[in-house]
Amino acid sequence: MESKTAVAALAALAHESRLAGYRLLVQAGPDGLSVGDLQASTGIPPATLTHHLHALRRAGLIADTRDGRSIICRVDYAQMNALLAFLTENCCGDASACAPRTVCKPDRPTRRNRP
Amino acid sequence: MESKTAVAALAALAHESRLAGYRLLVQAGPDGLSVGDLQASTGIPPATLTHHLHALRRAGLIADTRDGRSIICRVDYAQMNALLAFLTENCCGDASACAPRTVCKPDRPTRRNRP
DNA sequence: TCCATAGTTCTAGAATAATAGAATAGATGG
DNA sequence: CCATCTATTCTATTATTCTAGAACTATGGA
Repeated sequence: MESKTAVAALAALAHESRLAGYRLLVQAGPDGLSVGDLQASTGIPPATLTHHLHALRRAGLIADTRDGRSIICRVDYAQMNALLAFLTENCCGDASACAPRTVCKPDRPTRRNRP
Repeated sequence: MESKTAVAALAALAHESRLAGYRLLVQAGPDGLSVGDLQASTGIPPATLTHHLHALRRAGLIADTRDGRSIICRVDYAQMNALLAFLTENCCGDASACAPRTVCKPDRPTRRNRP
């Protein structure tokens, strides 16, 4: 991962609302959540939520697909792992002693929720 | 870890200069680096570097101790691990399947560099 | 076609963060 | 105790991000 990508990802996460939304998506797993679900969970006004989701998208942390009237957001787990790996890269001068390479390898989305 | 602590830590890392400095410290391990070392590596003017280091300190990501005229900065590995754990907490709805609890357990600082 | 639902874009004022020069403080050696 | 080295604080300017109302677009059902 490039430094600029990591900065963008960290900046995207460095906000109470966005971090909360991202964590909900991480916990939701590969099926993701709709924008409406996120709005219901967080109580953020639609325009503000869109603004925040856009920041997460630009950073490559989440991706979304339309499902009828809803838009389903999902975490990009590869990007999540890459970010964690970047932070801990060569930790203590010896990569093998510290951080693992992969944190999460989620299953495919269920058929119901696949794009 | 509390959400506000995580946001503060992420915000502190969400900057090219600070991220670079933090990663240098992560790789330096428990012995840390002096402010002067960091300045030499990054080329950032002193006042600006202090400003950035202060952000990392406030966020609890690094701590420092004076050693003669120098100030030695070290990563707080517990905080680093807590942040990574917070991001991946209950990942995919099942903590045990995904993220590990601890990433790095560094040795104590060498005697030479201990406070 | 008409309506309700789900999200986005536009906009602009308010708040926060970044940058770095100059002055300052703290430690050590001569 | 003075010069020097190391780093911080003060300050002001510039730049970026946040917030959310209002208007708009897209989808699907009646």
